Amino acid sequence: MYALVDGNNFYVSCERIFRPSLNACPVIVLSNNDGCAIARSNEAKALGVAMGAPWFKVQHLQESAGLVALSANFTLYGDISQRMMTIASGLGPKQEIYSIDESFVELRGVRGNLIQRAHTMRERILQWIGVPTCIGIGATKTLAKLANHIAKTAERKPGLYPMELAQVCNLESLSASELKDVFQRTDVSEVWGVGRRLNAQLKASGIESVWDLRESSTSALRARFGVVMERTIRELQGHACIDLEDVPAHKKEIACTRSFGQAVVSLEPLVQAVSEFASRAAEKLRRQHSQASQVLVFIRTSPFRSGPQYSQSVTLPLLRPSADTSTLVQTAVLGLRLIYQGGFSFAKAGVMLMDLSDEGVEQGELSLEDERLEQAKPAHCAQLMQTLDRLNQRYGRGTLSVASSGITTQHKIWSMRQERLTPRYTTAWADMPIARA
DNA sequence: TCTGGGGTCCTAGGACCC
DNA sequence: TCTGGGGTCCTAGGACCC
Repeated sequence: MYALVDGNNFYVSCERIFRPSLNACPVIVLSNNDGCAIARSNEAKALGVAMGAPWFKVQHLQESAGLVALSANFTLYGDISQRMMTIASGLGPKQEIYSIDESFVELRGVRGNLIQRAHTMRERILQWIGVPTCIGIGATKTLAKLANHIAKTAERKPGLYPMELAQVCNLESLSASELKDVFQRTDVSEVWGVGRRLNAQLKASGIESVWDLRESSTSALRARFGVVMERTIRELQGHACIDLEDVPAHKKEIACTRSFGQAVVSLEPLVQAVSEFASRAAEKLRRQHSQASQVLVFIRTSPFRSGPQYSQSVTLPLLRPSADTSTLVQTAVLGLRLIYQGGFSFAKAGVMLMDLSDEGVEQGELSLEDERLEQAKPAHCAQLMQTLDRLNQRYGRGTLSVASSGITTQHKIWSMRQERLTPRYTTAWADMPIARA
């Protein structure tokens, strides 16, 4: 048995803690550069503001409907999330923090009335933190997610589900006929793992509701859609196939990417941006005590704008795994120089660290020549990085950074090895649509 | 004028090997 | 002219999540 505890309209709820006057207003929180809506209050949803809606398309609702738009404050949301998660963990023996606003809690061995306990937990989070939540309970994680959706929707759209399922919904407490009724009223697209594409294909095969999917032939759907779909159906039937991950796994890749507030038309600001991205990614890398073996850098124009399009990336292998900011920044900037072409208006860039391994794990032998170059590197690099992280943590991001243009030992290594720095692979595409929920 | 920023997993197909 | 079969590894691309 699992519970899913989920903050309602999380970013909006966080903002409302400090601005209670926003409580009955339609409110949205906007992404970086105030680009698009990434959280919506129920009132904003009722106005028809879609998830990911570009601000300039819904801006008119400011005047006509009193829509309030706020710039995101991710540091604040992260802090509130931590407090919420700590309280939610009291619901059962194990917790998996699934996203900034959701956690699964295993309920094995929990005695008493689960619905009552869940209601108590909701009230506690509301009182202590100020964030409204909904809790779904089911035999599997997929069912707990679904129960959570029902708990939210019963509250937001009265009449669709029995009112007693609002805020807390335990599917295990329903009779077979009640369960069938609830599943028949729920669109198949609400199932965890059914996205836009699968939804369309399922609908085309006559599978409309959660009930339809649950009653489908597992083998036939596996043959057509693969093993992920099979797991989803089994989970809907109450057979747990997806375990709780209470120990967060190390990231397998670490990225830092941004859209620019204004189009960038020259190399220099891109160098600045890419240096910053690589440096932030390096901090994340060290936080999980990993090293990267490859650095990917990409730049692209905006697919939403007319005019010449350009999108290019390059992946550069490192001499050996590294978590050193100067190494990573210089490699990223080198990659940028390899793929940069003038004459375009760039809208976005990013750096990804890939092929990660645990800190301190040596991989393979270096050639004599490489060994000689490696020895030129100062031994205090790791210490330097620790100090860098501590200072930035204490005095704020960007207090201290590594200049990408400085001539350092590592830079000399790259220069000497330039002829061996051919990009291993590059990808290019044109007019790729932005994936959106 | 203005359209987010992260991640994961699975599969197909090519390269290569014996 | 005839040209196997099976295994592994790697990568790109598609689909999903919040």
